Amino acid sequence: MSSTDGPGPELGKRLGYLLKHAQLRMAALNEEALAPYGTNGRELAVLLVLDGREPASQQQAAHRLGIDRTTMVALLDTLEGKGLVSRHPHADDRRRNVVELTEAGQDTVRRATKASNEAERTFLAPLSSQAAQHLRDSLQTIVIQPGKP
Amino acid sequence: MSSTDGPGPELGKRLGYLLKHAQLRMAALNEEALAPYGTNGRELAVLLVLDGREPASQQQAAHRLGIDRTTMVALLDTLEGKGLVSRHPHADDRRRNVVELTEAGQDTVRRATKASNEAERTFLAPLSSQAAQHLRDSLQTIVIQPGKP
DNA sequence: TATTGTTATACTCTATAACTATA
DNA sequence: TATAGTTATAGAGTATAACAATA
Repeated sequence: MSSTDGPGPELGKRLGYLLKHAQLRMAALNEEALAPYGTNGRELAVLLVLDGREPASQQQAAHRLGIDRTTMVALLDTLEGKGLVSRHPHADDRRRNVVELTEAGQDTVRRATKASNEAERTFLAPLSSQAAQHLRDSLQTIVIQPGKP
Repeated sequence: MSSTDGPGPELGKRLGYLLKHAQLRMAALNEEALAPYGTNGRELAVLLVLDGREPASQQQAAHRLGIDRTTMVALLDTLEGKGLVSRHPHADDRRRNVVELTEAGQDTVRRATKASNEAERTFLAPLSSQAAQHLRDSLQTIVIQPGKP
């Protein structure tokens, strides 16, 4: 169309712009892929953080996810309402809630992860498989150890 | 520390998680780098979209940036209040506002871009320069042509 | 006193709907 | 009628402060 399309040569090279819009696109693809399972990327993240590890308290789960414990409350309210997670008081410390996946939760994780893998494939489609792997690796390198020695 | 740190082996490989947290980190670094110039990454994006091209209407600028025209209003209110952009009615179509960088705006773009470049260098520090270039290229490939043929 | 979960509240970013002035 | 800018409003997503129960 016209010359007013796109971010232009300056902005289109800023990492801030690229990361934001890449994230928006991935989130939209996940949203679409996970809708049939009644969930979304944010909830899947919570389920994944609880999956395959020793049961966690709400605060531990929030910390793993990098969100505040007050934010976790509403997230778990929703997931518990859907029957995907269970909360019950810790035996030794009754201030804590032990949070676990239910069987339905484990099933949802399995199927939603598959759907999300497909969304990731769509996202990465414009890249060679080598470039896609490099992108994954580089993001992991940057995100997993954020400068804290 | 304890085994409750980090996203865990499942979540830590999801592109959604990696992109979101990479974006958060880049945004935080930009925030820090641009604060001395009284601006931030969001405002710099607007300035960059107006810089070095023919003057645009608010709607054109919003479109280039991928945001709604109603969102652009408050953004430009702030930038105009800081004296970085000017608005004046288009000669031929008085419904439109022609938006341009002021001299102060151009100066801010120059200096803020330098500071943001430094923030990008910090962000990319854990990568080899080759890997950093690949990351840039791949993100650009994915973001710039989002599947619309 | 300190910590866990919770609630109330607020702030940021964004969009949709409706208004106005122009076309 | 249609479009550009504006305003009012609402909905995510997030955090901070304060409270109850428990340690």
